[in-house]
Amino acid sequence: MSYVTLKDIAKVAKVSYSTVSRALSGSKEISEATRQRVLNICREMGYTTDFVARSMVTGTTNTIGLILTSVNNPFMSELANYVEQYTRAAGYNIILCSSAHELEQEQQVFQLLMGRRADGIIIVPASQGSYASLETFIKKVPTVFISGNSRDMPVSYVSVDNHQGIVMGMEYLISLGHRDILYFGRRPGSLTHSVRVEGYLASCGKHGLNAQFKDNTNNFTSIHNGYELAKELFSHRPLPFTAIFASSDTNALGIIKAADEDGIRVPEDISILGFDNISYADLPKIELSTIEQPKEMMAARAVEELVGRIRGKKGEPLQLILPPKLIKRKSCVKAVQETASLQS
Amino acid sequence: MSYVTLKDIAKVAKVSYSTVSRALSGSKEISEATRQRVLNICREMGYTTDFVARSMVTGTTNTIGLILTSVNNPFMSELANYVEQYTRAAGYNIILCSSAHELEQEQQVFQLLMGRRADGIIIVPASQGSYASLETFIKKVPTVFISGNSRDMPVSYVSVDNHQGIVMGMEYLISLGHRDILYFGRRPGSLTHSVRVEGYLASCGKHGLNAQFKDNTNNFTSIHNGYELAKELFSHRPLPFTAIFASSDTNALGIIKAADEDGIRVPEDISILGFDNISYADLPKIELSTIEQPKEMMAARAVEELVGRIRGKKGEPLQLILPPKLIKRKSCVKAVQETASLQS
DNA sequence: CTGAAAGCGCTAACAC
DNA sequence: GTGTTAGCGCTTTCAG
Repeated sequence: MSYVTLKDIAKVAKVSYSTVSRALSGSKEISEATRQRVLNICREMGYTTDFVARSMVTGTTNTIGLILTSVNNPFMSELANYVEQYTRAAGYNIILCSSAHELEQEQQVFQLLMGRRADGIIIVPASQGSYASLETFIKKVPTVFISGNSRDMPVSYVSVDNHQGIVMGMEYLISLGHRDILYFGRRPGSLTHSVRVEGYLASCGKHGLNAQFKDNTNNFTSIHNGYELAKELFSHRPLPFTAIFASSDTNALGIIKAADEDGIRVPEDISILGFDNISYADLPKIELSTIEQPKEMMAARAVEELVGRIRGKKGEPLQLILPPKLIKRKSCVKAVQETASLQS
Repeated sequence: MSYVTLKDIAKVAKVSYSTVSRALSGSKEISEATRQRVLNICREMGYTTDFVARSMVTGTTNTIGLILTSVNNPFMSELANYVEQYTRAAGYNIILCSSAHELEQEQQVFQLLMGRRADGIIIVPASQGSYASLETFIKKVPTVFISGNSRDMPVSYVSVDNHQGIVMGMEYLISLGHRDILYFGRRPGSLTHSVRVEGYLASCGKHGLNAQFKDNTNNFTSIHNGYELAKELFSHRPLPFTAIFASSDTNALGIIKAADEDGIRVPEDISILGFDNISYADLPKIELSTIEQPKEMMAARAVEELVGRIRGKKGEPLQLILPPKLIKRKSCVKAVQETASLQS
């Protein structure tokens, strides 16, 4: 049950254990003959390097902590998938943690990760307060934020241009003839979402549209809560809008489900535009039009920056805001005139 | 940048560092006064326990390795989510790895996890050969398999009754009047899948049905490969079946997409039954009928067994085969007589 | 090219 | 109650 150590094999090979260490590490200060002999014995005895012990002396663990607000959410798990890929390519393993959107748990897992001597941390912040709450820790270990929430903070982050994404979506909806567009899922406490709301308001202002909101009182987003919110929304007829801009694809999916149940046809009766472009959006019969967050690029750049910092890169933090992209599928169509006029 | 150690705070507190260790560990052999004093200093100086160092002496890491065949697959990520939840509840962190369905990579990550001194490993095997390939390692670290593939092997595993699941699905389809049922996605090399095929064949035999197959030549399953396979299948008309039993929900989703494109209506023209009950299956407009694998229960029992072994539990390995469940949604309906008779 | 020895930060057994 | 000390398995000088 217990592992074979350097000493064990040194004994068998009749060399000192520093020699064994050299054989293993590919050092040049050793003859090819002894190296082969030692390596063979290692194989025979089933030796595996004890990374815990190595970490003690090298002071590095080749481990990156990934803190998500939730693991059980398509956007997060897609992001996690990309982060895992890129970190692995760079020679790191991931320890996966969740903050459950709670500042306190976030702080706790951050400390845990520090205790485990993670070489660096990638974090999707739990809320607006995350930076302040973690500030002292962030100074001790390279950290990069994903997904905004860090305006004016001296940390590296990569996010998508949320303002621009919403404006893009609004322009599209407006070009389709919609003038009564409801913003679905406004969520106080999240910087990401306040930026999106700003974009919405700006578009409304520019085009002389009335702003309409359906607020999300939870501090997370899911199909289920989108569904429940939508049920409430649909209980008042006639509907005073021809299109819904959902603040996340999961919410959009919930809306579609509620609409199905309530006999509202998408897109014939109302158009729905999402945000995120999770893989669900591309499913047959769903075909959700949406604003894409470039998840792979976000993961790639975040990992690149983090690894750079770990390896000693100095200088200004990377503060990268990536452009979003409009993905046209089938959930948005030209506004139906009669519905629109219903409430004018 | 470097961390505060026990010694550092011992110096400040003017005590020996074993006293500090005692204060931290909640030992009783210390006066309340010094404990408080020490704890305060720890807080002020921002001390975090070095788990790497602790692991060196305790020989335990509170880490569990999770090896999946792929992270980018709904079934796997749902499973991962549950495993993460249950391990966290038991006080362990997860290191997430992928075998990419390759025996060689599987062996590699298994060894890596051993090197990191994971206290235990939960693995979804890459293929039939996994057990044999890992046998020597498995003796060194507590391991539990998820998702079959381990018949007659002296390892703990928890899986679903695949044979029973298929029989259940077939009975349902047959009760709906289908007699021409194609099994979609047969995949050689996977034990799970050969058990399912056995179930299919048994049902066909019992009811005097002709077996029809569409083989999956890849060693993985995805929406995309389901789609491509289905496109081939649909290129020969008329369709010699009224229902398709897909070996996975992802494949079923691909079939639906292809059907959509080719003007085949689901369920009016053909019924589709999936396997797994991934969360996608429950989406509005998709409403895929399927056989559920009890993922949460599988995760829970696997974690329970693993933690038991880690804590020294002896005795026979747990070999648990959970019952599947038929989930009726909207993708299967009564067979249309004319279509069925077309090829009789 | 190889061996001896120090020490990473901590826990735990042993003294006092 | 508190201090001293011996490792845990490894890497890395420093000698030879």
